[in-house]
Amino acid sequence: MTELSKTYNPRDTEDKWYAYWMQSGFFTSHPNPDKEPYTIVIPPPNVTGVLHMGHMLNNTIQDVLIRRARMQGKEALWVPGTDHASIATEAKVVRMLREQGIRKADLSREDFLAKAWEWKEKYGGIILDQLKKLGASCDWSRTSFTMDPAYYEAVINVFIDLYRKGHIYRGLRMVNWDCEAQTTVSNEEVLYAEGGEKSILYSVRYAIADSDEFVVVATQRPETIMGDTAIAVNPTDERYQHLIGKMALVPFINRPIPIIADDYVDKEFGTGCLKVTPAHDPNDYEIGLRHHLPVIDTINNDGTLNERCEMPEYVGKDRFEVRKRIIKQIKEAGLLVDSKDFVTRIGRSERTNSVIEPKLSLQWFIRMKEISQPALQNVMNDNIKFYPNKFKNTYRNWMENVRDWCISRQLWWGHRIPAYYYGDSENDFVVAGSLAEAVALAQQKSGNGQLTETDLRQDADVLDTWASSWLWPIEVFGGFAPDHFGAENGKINVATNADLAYYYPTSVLVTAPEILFFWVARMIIAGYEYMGDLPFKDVYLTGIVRDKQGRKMSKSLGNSPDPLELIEKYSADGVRVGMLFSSPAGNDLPFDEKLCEQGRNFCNKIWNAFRLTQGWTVEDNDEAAAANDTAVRWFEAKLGVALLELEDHYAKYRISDALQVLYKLVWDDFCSWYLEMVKPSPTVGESVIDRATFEATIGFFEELLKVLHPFMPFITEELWHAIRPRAERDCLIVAAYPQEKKISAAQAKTVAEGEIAKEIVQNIRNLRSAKGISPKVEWVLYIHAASKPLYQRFKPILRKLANLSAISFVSKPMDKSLSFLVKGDEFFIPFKQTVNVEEERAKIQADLDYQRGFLVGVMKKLGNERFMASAKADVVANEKRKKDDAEAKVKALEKSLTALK
RNA sequence: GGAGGCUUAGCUCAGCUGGUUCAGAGCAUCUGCCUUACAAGCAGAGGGUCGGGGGUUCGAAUCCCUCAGCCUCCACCA
Repeated sequence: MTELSKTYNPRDTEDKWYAYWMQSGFFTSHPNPDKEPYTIVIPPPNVTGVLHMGHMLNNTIQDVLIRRARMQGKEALWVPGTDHASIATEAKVVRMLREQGIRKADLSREDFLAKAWEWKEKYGGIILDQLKKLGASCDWSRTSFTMDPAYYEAVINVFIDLYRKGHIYRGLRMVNWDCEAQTTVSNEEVLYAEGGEKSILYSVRYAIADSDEFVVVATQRPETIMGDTAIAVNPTDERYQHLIGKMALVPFINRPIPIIADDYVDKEFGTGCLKVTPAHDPNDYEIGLRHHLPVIDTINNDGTLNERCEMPEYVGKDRFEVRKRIIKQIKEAGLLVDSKDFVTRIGRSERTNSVIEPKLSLQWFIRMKEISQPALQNVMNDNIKFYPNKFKNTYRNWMENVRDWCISRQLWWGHRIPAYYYGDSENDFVVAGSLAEAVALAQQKSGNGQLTETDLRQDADVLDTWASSWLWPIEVFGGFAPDHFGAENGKINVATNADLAYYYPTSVLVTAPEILFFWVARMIIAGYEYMGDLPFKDVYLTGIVRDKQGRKMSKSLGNSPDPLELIEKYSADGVRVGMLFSSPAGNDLPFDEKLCEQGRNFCNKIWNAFRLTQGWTVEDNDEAAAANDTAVRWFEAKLGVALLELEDHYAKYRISDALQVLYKLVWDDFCSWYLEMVKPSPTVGESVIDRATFEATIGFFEELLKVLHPFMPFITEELWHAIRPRAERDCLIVAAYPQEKKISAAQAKTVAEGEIAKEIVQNIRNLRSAKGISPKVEWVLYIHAASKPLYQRFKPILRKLANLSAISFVSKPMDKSLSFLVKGDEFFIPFKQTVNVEEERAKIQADLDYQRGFLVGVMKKLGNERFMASAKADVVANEKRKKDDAEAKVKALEKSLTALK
């Protein structure tokens, strides 16, 4: 063997093994009736996205789960892909075009889409290549995209199906309008500045018709005055009782509007009079519906005022421009009563940062109440489990108050709504899968047999991105292909799709809680609607990756490290381990590069343990084997215990805890204890180890590599091949995962004995440290114990680890020595240097005091009738054991104290 | 306004139905070590009245009430 570097070098290893795995087809999966499927569909990142820390965390967890399942002999499939992300992608393409001096408005829809596709082909999916660096073992041959032709068709077919079932309707709704992007944006895409934004609250006087009276209303948006169709007051407001039913006049245009009473009005706010502008405020719209008010829409899609404002000088002017001018005009007319600074929440578009206008428009909606029922029930009854469970409540709260889902977006990049208009009336449309079909339907609906293709206009809008990604767990398996999609009953014909029948429902979904509603809930809804079954059994919700100051990592803050640089610096395995060190499910992950450093150090630790074993010369030696036997059996038991803990953590998706178990098992139990127990003494010349111990050690190492592999795929695969010659396809990635076994009584005893041995060693090391004696100085240990076998068994280990030249038993306590107590047995080390008697006595006295106090507490409990009566038997038995232990210790300490006199 | 959650060592967090050394882990800190696998390391040590107060109980970090602080989601503030 050539000289091994002192540290693990990931550079060559990572690319080498990733390529080998790919080439060997270890990532690909096909339905296999002999194996249990284990399926994960990736939460598809935006096709334009680049890898950020959230992806790292998320995908590392998925890779851990999928690699473990694969090793457990399951048919493991991790389906990768990307989301077309209509808003984000369109915004990016628009910006790119603008940089080239091209305006979207100057392009036809077809030309724009051509550019968008071109861009997608060139830059899209970079993120998937980045995932490979992380080690993600996805079946890349199944990479899906939400706008693949078949997927596109699936989305359209589902729209048609839902429409025909009556779940989709077209309705007038107040939507968030982005005047700059000229699109509606969902509530989720509207951002509010922290602490609100500064604005001015104007108090404006409205005259009362046919009287000298007037009312004063408070408004932040005087530019909407011309759209007012009422003034509302609280019905219980005594100040305005006499005005209810009268007419007020809109300033300047003098349109009479009624003064109405509505509970919505807050008497305390402003003047208690609310101007009602149904076209430009959601609450006003609601009031308008209640009072049958007309709706006067005075603002164009681009944010300028239109002729309905009845003030020609403002037509075509931007709303903010108008605000300034009309306030001036109001002031000049003496109608301004007051204006004061006011902090309010102003919504801004996530994409363009322009102020969102509430706007009435005809949109497409999915009626949610009915189709979401199974999704609610099956989470509440735990058919689908959330990890952590606390999100169940949040989910219920949302689902019980679910609102209809506005699925139309005024964009081009996406799935175009398959509705065709043939007339000017609101109802002159049909929904169809093709233009030809639309013509036929339109002829039928209109009764006009002369209608042709050129008479039809397809809806210009596309669907909300989530209205495609909610089909992800079904459509990545081609679930909605026309021949599998039974339109009659709306359920998919599983029998004709082997993939779907085998892989669906998937095993677990790993995603961020932020999209619990947008995506997770809707996938569940679609799952029950189309498969009649849940899309996944478990939902693991990760935390949000934050920086050290607790801020969310974001591109705009620039506080997110570049994951690829981290990988470069700390290795993929190091970063994976670092990410998982501190990320319990559902808890935020306060990210610190130190964690990656720790991950890297862990790699080195493993690497060096390997180096140690490589330096050994193996020879047959029964005597040495016998001496090492205790150590081997101890670690074997320890490994068994750890495997049980590991499985328990996995079962509960406590991935961090699972990693912690392995970290400690490897670093402490294997390296610090086991290897130190068995490693040849540092004598001159070769390090010779007996064959039995060597084989056992390599065997342990292999077991450790297996359980570590899901977390650290690269270094473990490298060592798997370095530690023993392997056949061509004998790779760790497909090696059989260790099966956890029950711990036998003998093993439990061995572990307990090991703890005692460790305690003895630690006591001795502590004494050396306290006395300033080098570990190199050999000591002699005398043991005063009732039972000797344990110490006989551990003799070689104790000698080696505590550097003892001899161990003997004595029949009575020794004086003039250092002493300590473990489980009631006494240990003595003759110490030539003057022992500070006072110091020793004080130490023993302190220990004695503690033990006596402890004993008093235990006795109190045991003497308490009510405790004895109500406590469980094992608790009582335990207390008795504690009493015996403490009594023995007290006795021994008392003796030592006397001996010191 | 509605819902949910959190508060345990300097930091990040475990602590399952109240009762084994239950007051823990990792990191950080301190002390001593270039010991032949590893200084990206080894050995050892210190550190918390479990947010405050009250209650239930033989017994509370754990259950209940209350106060304070923090966080998330939903709705929404003319």
